[in-house]
Amino acid sequence: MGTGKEIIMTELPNKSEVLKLGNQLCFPLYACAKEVIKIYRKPLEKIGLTYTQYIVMMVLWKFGNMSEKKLGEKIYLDSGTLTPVLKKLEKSGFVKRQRVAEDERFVKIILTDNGVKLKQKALTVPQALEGNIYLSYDEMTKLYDLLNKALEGINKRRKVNDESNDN
Amino acid sequence: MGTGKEIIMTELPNKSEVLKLGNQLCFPLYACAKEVIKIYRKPLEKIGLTYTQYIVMMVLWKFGNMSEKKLGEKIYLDSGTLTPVLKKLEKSGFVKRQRVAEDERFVKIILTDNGVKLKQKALTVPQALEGNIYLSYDEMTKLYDLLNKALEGINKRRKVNDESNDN
DNA sequence: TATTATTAAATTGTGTACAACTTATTTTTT
DNA sequence: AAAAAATAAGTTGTACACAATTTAATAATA
Repeated sequence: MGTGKEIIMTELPNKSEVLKLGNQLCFPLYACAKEVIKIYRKPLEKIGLTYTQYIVMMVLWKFGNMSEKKLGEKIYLDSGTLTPVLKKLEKSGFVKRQRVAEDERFVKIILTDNGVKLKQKALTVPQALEGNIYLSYDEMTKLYDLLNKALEGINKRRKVNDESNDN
Repeated sequence: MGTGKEIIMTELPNKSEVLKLGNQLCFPLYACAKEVIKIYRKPLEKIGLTYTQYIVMMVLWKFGNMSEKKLGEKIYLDSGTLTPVLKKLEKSGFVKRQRVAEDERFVKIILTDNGVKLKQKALTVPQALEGNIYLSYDEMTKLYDLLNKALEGINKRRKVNDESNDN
């Protein structure tokens, strides 16, 4: 919590130690995520996006149009959060929301021309990180891998058929 | 986003590469923090806390009573978020909020007897992580260190006189 | 085929999270 | 000491985040 950064182990950790460390991990994870989002806020505001909207747009730019359901699986958000976010993106003119004819339960999220164009403008957003990241490239890579491994673990039971069936 | 986990570098990364990786880092950080908080939700509910309230209580248990200001610095929250959280903790009977006589601007947050007792009950909370963490102890340590280093970097300009002057 | 179960979105209610602003109190300047 | 600046909480408004429920459509089954 805040300080007490050094952890030194000379013996094999038992289950209790592991859980304790896991618990200690929660705070910097929570705080770090929050602070990074804060860094992004201003540059994103300039191009008319919130952080969550930015995440949505990044997925659409990378993987193309998809259903709200699929989108939610990719970014770990349920319809309770996603529906209002998508409605705002629609109001901003970056996406269209369209019921799927073959199965009216699904809503397909479609990038508009403006939504596609926004990708270029968004290229400048990561510059906000400059002067705020004090990790080396190797450290960033390591952090990236560890976070993804942790995420994978959390989703062991959550079957996300990742690339397949593009609803 | 979601996949594309492998990053392989054979040459020295330029600034653009670093920013790009930094940007890629944002999503797993955001998603991982969210998922971990989700894991904690149920066990915390049993002892009558939300995640943010748990963070507050952990700081108070570890460092003792302190002003709202000090608390906010430690957990990266401003009064806009913290004041309502603390009012709820007060209503739940875990803390008292008391103006400081010497400087009426400050509010001191004080653990009640029930607030102190809650620490014992909270010991079972980390067990929620069992079966959800798929990182080795070494990996967790590494992740912990990297997150704290990143946090330190973000706060280079944010002077938190961490342990000192206990307001 | 009629009934039941499942599913994707949408809705509702609670709880953060934060920028911008207000209020009350203390410090600093003049 | 009076005026101005600074500071800690509190307030307001917007935007998630999520559990629980509802609605509408499709699939499964008796």
